[in-house]
Amino acid sequence: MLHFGEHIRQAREALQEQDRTFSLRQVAARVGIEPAYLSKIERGIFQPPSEDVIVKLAGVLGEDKDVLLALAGKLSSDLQQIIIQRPKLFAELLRQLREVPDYAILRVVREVRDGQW
Amino acid sequence: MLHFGEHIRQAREALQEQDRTFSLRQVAARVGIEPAYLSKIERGIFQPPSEDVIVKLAGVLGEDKDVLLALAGKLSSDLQQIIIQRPKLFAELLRQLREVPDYAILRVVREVRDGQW
DNA sequence: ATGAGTGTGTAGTATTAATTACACATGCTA
DNA sequence: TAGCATGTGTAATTAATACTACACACTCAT
Repeated sequence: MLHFGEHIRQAREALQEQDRTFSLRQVAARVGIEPAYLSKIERGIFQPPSEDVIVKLAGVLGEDKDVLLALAGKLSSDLQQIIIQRPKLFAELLRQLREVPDYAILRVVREVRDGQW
Repeated sequence: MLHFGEHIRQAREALQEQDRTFSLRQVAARVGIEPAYLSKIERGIFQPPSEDVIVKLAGVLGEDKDVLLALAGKLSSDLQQIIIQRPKLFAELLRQLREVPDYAILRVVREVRDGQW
């Protein structure tokens, strides 16, 4: 798997091919960081940035923020809060789901969404 | 709800009544921190300590580490890793479970544990 | 009444995370 | 060919986080 910076660079360059405003400098400006900083992030010279910056990047690049945060080794603080509200419950659930295959978890997601409770 | 420090103090003092070795100083020694530091944590003068220290405290005091971390506003990094492995899947699941009552989540826990998959 | 153990005040430090500022060389484009 | 935009190198700074060190006053058992 690509590391965070490589992923950002690929996403940005893909967009840049269609729309010149996705230059490193302009994206950095929209996100509110220095171009030199983004440059080093994309090349993996610097650590991935803060959650806040990652979320803005996701917005600008049209990427999924949870996936981007995960590539950075981070977990969005709103998800953290959900667990922290009921730590015992969610800790047990998550440790249990650790080895459960995707399709089985998706089934739970659907059941909950369709409100069979 | 009590804040982190108050909770620690209550737990420690309860143990101290039965066993004098649960003095602030001795607990601090077992955990590997300075007594003055623990003192300030218990009184809420300092922020809750690092995850590492909280986990050791939980061990020494016989408390649930996830609950203690939650009181500190933190989420254990092993739980974070579980989510980060499959961010889209777990992000959706958690946001969906946000408003689901405890008993319904417990049902899922049991179903998974009993292996009806 | 002294020595060991108790909790706490003041002050300062170490480490890491997260970034900025500025200058430079290259390339497009009007 | 002048000007503007591009990406990048070097160096430094800011801002939290997570503590330590040491001294002091009090209590309690011997």
